[in-house]
Amino acid sequence: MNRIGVSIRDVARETGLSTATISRVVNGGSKVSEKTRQTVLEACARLDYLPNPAARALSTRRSKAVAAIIPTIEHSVFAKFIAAIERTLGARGYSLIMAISNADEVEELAAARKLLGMGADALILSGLDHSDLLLDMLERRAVPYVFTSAWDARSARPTIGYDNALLAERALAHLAERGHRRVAVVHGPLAESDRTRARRAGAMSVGDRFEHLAFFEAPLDVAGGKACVRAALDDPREFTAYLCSTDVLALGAYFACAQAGKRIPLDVSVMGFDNLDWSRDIEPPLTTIDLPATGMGDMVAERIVAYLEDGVDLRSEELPARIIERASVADLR
Amino acid sequence: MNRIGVSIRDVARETGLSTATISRVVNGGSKVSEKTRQTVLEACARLDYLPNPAARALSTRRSKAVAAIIPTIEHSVFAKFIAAIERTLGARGYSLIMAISNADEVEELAAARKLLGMGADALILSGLDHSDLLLDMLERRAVPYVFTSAWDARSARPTIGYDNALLAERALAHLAERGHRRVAVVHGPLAESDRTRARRAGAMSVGDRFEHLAFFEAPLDVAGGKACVRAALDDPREFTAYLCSTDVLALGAYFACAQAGKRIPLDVSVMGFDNLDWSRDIEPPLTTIDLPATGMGDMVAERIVAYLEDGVDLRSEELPARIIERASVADLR
DNA sequence: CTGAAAGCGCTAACAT
DNA sequence: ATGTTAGCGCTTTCAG
Repeated sequence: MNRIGVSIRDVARETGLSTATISRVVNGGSKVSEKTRQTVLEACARLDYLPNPAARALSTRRSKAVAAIIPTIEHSVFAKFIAAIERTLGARGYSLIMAISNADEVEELAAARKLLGMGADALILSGLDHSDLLLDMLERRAVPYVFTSAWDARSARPTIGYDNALLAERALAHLAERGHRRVAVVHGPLAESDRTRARRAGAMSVGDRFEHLAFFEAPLDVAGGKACVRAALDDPREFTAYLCSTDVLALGAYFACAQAGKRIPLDVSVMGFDNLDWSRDIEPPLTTIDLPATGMGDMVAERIVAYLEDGVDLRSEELPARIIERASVADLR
Repeated sequence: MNRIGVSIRDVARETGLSTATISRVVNGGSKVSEKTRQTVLEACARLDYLPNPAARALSTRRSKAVAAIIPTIEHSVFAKFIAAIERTLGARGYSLIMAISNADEVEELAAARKLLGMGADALILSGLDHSDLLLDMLERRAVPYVFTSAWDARSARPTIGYDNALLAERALAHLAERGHRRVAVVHGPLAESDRTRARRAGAMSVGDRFEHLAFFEAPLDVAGGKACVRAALDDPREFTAYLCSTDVLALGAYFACAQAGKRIPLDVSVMGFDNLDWSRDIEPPLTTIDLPATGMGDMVAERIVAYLEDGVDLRSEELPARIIERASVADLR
């Protein structure tokens, strides 16, 4: 019974029909005369009947819930991603069960266990690197899943996202083309994110285009970026540009510059990654890379539902991300 | 059956015990000899048995999932709130099902329907104002629920949060005490949030302490705050302080001032609401009101679980919120 | 301490 | 087009 105690049987009794017929109409059923359909719908409304999801799930082996595990929700990009997933899933009649892993493989595994234990029909994971136990579990239980926020053509697993290494490479190229020869890359904790590692690796691969290409690891927040850049501002290598692997870090860079009396982009250039809402509104507007957080969420949700409903194979997909040129990078040529 | 097809019956067969006994040990059961308990646990591990949540829910009428509907996840305060709920719920063996209402009563109602239709055991709502249909539904279905982000001693319903009106009043008092006589209150869309309305009402109630107390409504983002304050900067009333109902708006105010060449706090003072992470790191550090987003999430989750597990009545609770004095407000005395 | 058995509410063959 | 019926996997009396 549902909370107010009305079950499909009550509706059947009320209408003088069988439970099977009720079930048919409630499920957008086929093969029901328009007349009975109306009768049933009316009775459902009158009795305020709500199908019991557990019973339905038990019978169909489908919960219509998909689970997502993200490293954090307190970062705009993930918040947008999750919001998009929720919205698209909802439009398809699915719900989202969410868990936060704090970028920790062990927590991620525990979360996956819990979510699957809640009956999730599929799993959305962030990034490419996951504990073997998790991967084993997914295989053994044959759970549909997709990796996100990254794209790897060579992966045998479905990855929907962008090529972090390539993007970092492009960002650096953007700087190089504008005459920057000494640049500092400021990024978050490498241990916590394969996407950060990929960006760093991508940046490193084009190191030969620069006189100096330095890497700094900072806590992934405004304070982290600020402290890191403030220190780097005194570096004898005299960087002309700071590539921040996240807009939040870039905001920290802005405040570090303000404090040190350095003008952007006159004295130093700053470039971000994410294209957060405010990046266009700060002074000067930030040149950054637009990551398709919302589009990615929509696509992931769509693909998972397509798989669940129609068996459409889950496969990798690269999403477009492009540089948004604004005023924070000087042209030194 | 769960995904890999092992059910409680398989474990029973494997151990030569009955399903009842398996159920007992799996559920931290009582009345099982230590020996059988071990046998069972072993068999469970060996077979990789995971209880089917739907079957369990059908039998117990409990899903161990609680639902939360928030207006947006793309605002730090809500992100923190949700993160805390998820964490605390998880620690108690519960899961979070989330939906986003976009601050729309109709969407909220639809979301509630969906989440309850997914079998949520309880509902967490944001704010005090909700559609009558929603309220009716909660009553009729006897769904446990709590309103959050606000606290209202007079409400008959459980509200866990803070007194938004009082907080705005205090913020204004803070400004008044420092000699500000002409202040502008910049807030988000009134139509979307009863908390915004409460803050405005609270501010209005102490209008007589000021020579000018003006109210401006802006879109709730950096761009909104920036545009609004930029215009207000030219107001003939020459406000000496801007009280922003959100730190995000305050950040916009900072950029508006930067653009207009106004120095904070020398030329104008700015005060926020939220105490977001970066408010301490911006230049100058922002005076704001610390809202207990995380503590609120923890408490809400705890209380709901306490109700679900032990029947502890849900009741209202006021959480402490205090002014964080930093450098963005000048003392004019 | 353990087992048998009756559901929980719904869906999906299979009949009619 | 509609009805009958057998489960789905688990919990929970009630016996023993």
